[in-house]
Amino acid sequence: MYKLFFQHLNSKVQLTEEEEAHIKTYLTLKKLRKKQYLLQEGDVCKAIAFVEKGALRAYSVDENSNEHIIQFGLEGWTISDLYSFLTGEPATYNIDALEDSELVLISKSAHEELLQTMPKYETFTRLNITGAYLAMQRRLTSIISASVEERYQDFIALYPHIAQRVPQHMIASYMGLTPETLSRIRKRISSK
Amino acid sequence: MYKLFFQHLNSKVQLTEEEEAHIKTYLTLKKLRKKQYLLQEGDVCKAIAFVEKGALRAYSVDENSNEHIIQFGLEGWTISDLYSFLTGEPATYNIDALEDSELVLISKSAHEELLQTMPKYETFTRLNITGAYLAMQRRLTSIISASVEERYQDFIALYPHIAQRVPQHMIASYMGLTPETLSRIRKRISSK
DNA sequence: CTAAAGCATTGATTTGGATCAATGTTCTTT
DNA sequence: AAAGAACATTGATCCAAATCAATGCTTTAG
Repeated sequence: MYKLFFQHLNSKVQLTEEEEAHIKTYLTLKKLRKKQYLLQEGDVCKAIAFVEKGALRAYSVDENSNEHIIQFGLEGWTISDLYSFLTGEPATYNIDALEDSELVLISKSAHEELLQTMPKYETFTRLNITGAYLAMQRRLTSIISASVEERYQDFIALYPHIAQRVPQHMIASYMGLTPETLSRIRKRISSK
Repeated sequence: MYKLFFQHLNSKVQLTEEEEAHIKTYLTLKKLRKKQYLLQEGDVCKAIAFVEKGALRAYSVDENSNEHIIQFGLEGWTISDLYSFLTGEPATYNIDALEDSELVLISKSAHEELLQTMPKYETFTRLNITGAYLAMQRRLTSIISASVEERYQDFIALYPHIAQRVPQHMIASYMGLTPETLSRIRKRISSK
């Protein structure tokens, strides 16, 4: 339990045993069965979730009730509706489990207290959000400037483990495409 | 000079006079004439730029030499190729001035030293990148799920000052559209 | 073990935005 | 103030992806 979480933490800021133990008192565990929600649109996002095991997705639903996947969260990733978490506004995203999953939750108050009292936690948070920012910028750049075919190839190259575990129509959704289009893209690629 | 920069800094983390003075020793000023480059693709991004005055853009150029605007930077915003800045890899973006501009530059070594020695600077950095992350997530969500028409209306509502100062074809580029398409969208909207 | 649900593929058609091209308009620069 | 450059608009055509629809395949639940 918490193993992966602390592995990550330690890879960014070296912690003593005591520090680990101290942080641990702020964390809670949560198991989620496949298809269960971690967060529903309209609710306030009460915690940031670190994925110890399993896979989740964050998605929004538009007026035609099409789902649009904003983010996947596999082992080692963090998932939340950060805007809702930070502001207390109702969430605009849904988050649910694509597989049975185990999460490490950090509540708002835990997060704030750790930020205030543990410089290393703040550093960890800063590095985390920086990584997330860079990943999203890469995604945005490729949406704006690359062809759909390239984008799919890049996705596969960058996240092969996601492509293996997640149904294809969700990858289509993540890319902003219909499942039919992605199917045809794949065909086109494989016939080369 | 540095006025807006410290205003921003102070709005996020309250600084003493001494702290301000200390930080000031790490900063440099730079003026840029319209059309001048702050950064060219291939060079390493040596500094983060805070815009005191003026307007800049970061953009990438694809294989067909189409420009794609990644980000605008107006007064109070920070602009850089963050990936290049942090890793030392060659930049993939170009940054140039849309108007005569005044920048506050923070070099890599200054940034690192301030992070190490001034907790408040780290907090400022964390809050900044968090804000940038949230802004980009909003943009990405709207690209994936909204119609082009909505996206334009949202852009105008969110960044009216940009729309006023920047040529329309650059807004088209920022939205991933051709100038012709944006022109027609505007026509459609105004005829309602 | 079987029915049903979920998923991927393929085809036909439609559509929104790109591209190509021309014209008018508004800034810049001298 | 004039000339040129940069920019915006409009029209015609083309194309990539969406939509609508049907079929087979695979996973899941009872």
